[in-house]
Amino acid sequence: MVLARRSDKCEPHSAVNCGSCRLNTLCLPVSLKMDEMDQLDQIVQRRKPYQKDSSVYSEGEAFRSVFAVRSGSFKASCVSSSGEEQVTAFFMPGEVFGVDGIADDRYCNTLVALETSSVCEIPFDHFESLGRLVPNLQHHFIKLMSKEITEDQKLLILLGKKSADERLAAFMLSLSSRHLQRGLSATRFRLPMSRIDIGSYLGLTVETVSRCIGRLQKQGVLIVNNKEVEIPDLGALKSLSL
Amino acid sequence: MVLARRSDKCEPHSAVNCGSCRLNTLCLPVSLKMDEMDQLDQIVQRRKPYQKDSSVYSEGEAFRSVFAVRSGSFKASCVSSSGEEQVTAFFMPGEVFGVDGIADDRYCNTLVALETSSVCEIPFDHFESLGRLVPNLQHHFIKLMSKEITEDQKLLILLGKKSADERLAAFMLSLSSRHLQRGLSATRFRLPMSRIDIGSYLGLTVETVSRCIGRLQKQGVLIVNNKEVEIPDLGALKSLSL
DNA sequence: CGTCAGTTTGAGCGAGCTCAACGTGAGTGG
DNA sequence: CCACTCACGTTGAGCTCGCTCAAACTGACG
Repeated sequence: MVLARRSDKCEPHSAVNCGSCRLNTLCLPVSLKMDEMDQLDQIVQRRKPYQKDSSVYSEGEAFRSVFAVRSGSFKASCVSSSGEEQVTAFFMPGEVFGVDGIADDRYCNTLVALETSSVCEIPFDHFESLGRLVPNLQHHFIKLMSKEITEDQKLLILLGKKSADERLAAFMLSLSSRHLQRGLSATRFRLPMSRIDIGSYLGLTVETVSRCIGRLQKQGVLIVNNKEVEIPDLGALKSLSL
Repeated sequence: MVLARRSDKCEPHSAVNCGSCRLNTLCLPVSLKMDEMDQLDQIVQRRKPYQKDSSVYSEGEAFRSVFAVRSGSFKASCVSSSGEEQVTAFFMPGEVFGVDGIADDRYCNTLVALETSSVCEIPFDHFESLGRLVPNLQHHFIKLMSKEITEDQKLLILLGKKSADERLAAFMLSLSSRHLQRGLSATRFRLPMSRIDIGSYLGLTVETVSRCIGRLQKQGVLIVNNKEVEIPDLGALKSLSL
């Protein structure tokens, strides 16, 4: 299905509305009816892509919108009062970021594209009004926030209790399952982020990340070539992640 | 002001409705109008207190309600797949817990009273319908969830980047500011949780927690006697927490 | 072909863990 | 009222995992 372009997008064949978007079973439109999706479409702004290392918003900036990843990937990070960067999340297509900004009307993370990436911007005031009219949408948005909370809590356990190898194994599994959700291979994918970012996210140094990868590779549960990852035995990796 | 009792509560002089509750500037009713508060009151269930160590709900149980702490305190914890308990949060009066259950319709934490404590239970389906009628309420609920996300992220930085002493200092400061919010002393309070719980929450062993307390005490930024804490110099503690 | 950021590898060190012993205080039963 | 218990908390000694620092390697890009 080829649809007329409506804005300044660049991705060939990408959807111009939620109804035809490949990601609409993952993203905000989950379980919306056709007419409800159309209403959502009215307020969604499809923006031109972000280049690698460019930021969607910065920590402290006034909150205005939440964003859904259309293509590419992003990292969320904040700087601690002592000045070091902590990566708090990675976002892949179909996932939503920006909700951290709602609490006190300013974003508390900086969101940076890890590669050329595009998003759908959803101005929050419009979205909130629409939520009142479309209970389904409201409900799923709340679910989505709740999901972010449970994800963060998983990460808390990871950082609080697990060894470096376990952290890395869990990280790879998380990426794997998110690829699977999008209908891609769960056992072969590309890491869009640097080892530094992985380290920051997992509370480890770059060197440790590198050594862990080496160790897991020797154990035969991971084949890593630069940014390319293959998981020969998902079960083995799962048992390592505890 | 003494009001007639409506249910099986036990706390003397405690509020029987949101309008007269001391905590209504912290809790869900923030910025609701009188009539809106009354509507909220209709669905709030004030339950009899929980004894120390009794649980409000357990990990995996079907989600039904969110809860506001009326008095006492609670800890949230989950067990990792390897079987160890990780404490993910503490909840004090005026704070709301249970939102983690929304994501997949079951709670992913176990909530246990740290002392004799009481809650207001808010059945979620009623609450969600009410939210549609009272945009203020909806908005503040979403804010509250967003706040939980930002809190979790602070904890992530703590666990990912900070030393044991910094973690403990930050923990004490968090308790201090939450006391202050309730109009209590920011510099003298009681720890309702055990050292084991503190350790689990901060990703440290009991021994390390104990040694850190000792160290901070020697430095004169903390005076701890069993469960009683005094902070002689908030500024000094802040600079230690980085 | 040089440069430079990102990554890997090596060697040594130290913060926090483990294990073990001891102290403390709230409850319990004689 | 005291002795006993038992969970909780503190203290000490040694070890280990992951950090730090330093050097070599890789690959993308001018």
